[in-house]
Amino acid sequence: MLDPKLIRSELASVAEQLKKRNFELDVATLERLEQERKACQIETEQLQNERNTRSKSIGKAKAAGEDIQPLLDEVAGLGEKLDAAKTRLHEIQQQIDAIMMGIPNLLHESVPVGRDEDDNVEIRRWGEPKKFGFEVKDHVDLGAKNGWLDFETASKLTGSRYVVMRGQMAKLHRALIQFMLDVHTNEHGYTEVYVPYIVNSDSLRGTGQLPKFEEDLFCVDKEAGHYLIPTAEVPVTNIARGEILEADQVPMKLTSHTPCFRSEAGSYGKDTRGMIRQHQFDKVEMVQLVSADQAWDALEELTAHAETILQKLELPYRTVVLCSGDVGFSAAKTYDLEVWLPGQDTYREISSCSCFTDFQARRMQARWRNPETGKPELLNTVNGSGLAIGRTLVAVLENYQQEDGSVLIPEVLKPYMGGVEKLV
RNA sequence: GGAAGGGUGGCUGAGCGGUUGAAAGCACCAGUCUUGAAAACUGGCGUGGGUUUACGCCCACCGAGGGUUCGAAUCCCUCCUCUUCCGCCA
Repeated sequence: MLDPKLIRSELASVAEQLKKRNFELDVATLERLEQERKACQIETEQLQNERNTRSKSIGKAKAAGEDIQPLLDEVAGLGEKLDAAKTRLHEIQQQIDAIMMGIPNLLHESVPVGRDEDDNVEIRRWGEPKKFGFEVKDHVDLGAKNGWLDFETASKLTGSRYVVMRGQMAKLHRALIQFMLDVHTNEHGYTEVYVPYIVNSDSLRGTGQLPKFEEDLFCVDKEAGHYLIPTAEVPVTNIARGEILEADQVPMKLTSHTPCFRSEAGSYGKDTRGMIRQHQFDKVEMVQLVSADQAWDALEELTAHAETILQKLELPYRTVVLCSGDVGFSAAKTYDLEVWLPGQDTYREISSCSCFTDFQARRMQARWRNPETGKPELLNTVNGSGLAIGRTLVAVLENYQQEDGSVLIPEVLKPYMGGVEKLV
């Protein structure tokens, strides 16, 4: 959520900035509602003040043993007026809130202006796509061997867009998770957390998935408002919801491995082959809760942490800054890391690192106490995948494939594979 | 799943339906004292919102949401949550 004060005082400028992300802010409606709100709120508070004052005097009179009936007669009708005003104020406020909750974050000035993903800008590239002296296979063909990746069985068990992994492939998948968590905790200063995979709607509102993007989620209990997490970002970031962190806890750097569940509504026909787009996938996530002046450095740092994983795995990738039309709802700036997939002869997203400024924190009321002022201030939130496990597995298979269909194990993963050097 | 008891400011912890945003203690900040520190003493010290150039004034908040009342932290209802005991169980 944006700062309501900013919306009031800089409405035109905010609307102008939002145009960059193809978002039309209904300025006229907001202005009208804001005017009504102001008038109504003043009226309501005046009535409340009157009621409080009179009630107090009734209390005094009663304590003094006076007859309070005349005073009671005076307040007759006040309650009704107050109730009416309150109801109206509440309605107006709800309309404003509904609009406010649907407004995306403001973009950082460095975000390039563009329409869609085609206008994203590559800012750096690491590693050289390997030249294979044979016809490369994609991960689906490679995974067919030994039932390593079994999509047919998964669709029997559940449906499309799920996978069963077997034997060394399942182990490699687990090795990637262990490896990434170890790097982030041992070398990057993150604290590992284990979190629930089901969250309530308050948490989803906090990070911005609700109310706008409910169709992307799996709901497990409509009545309780419980959903499967689409990313660890939701439970991990919401750890700070409603909290005031002490200065020595900031920045708070957390990492977590979780499965992620996405309904992928509206992506029919997209990436239907293989593991690129699944309803369930695993991810190691990094989250940083920082002060406002640390936010942009934190985004660079966290992005570098994700890149480190790719470098250690020796997977070629490029870093892309998303253009204004492609940045997600809650983010102010996003870097995507795209890994080279020989099977597709292209770079594919494997990590997304974003700075949300105070957008999520305001929704969550996640704050820290600034010792300089002694006052609570909104945190800034930064997060990114470090990395998506399924896609990393795909990248390892395709990049490390041999002509005979076997797959070499990247050097850094060997300790996690119990001495196995090659999947055969 | 059954039974009982709790949820109050950064923490601990009082609170009869009425001048209680809320005692007290701790912590914290400032000052006095001291060579310095500690102790002691004095004062300050919640959050959100509205309004104002500003000083300030006003409103809301005692787990959440309803209700009763002129007036609710205090009474009633629903829900959430925590603790303890019993049962069941990976």
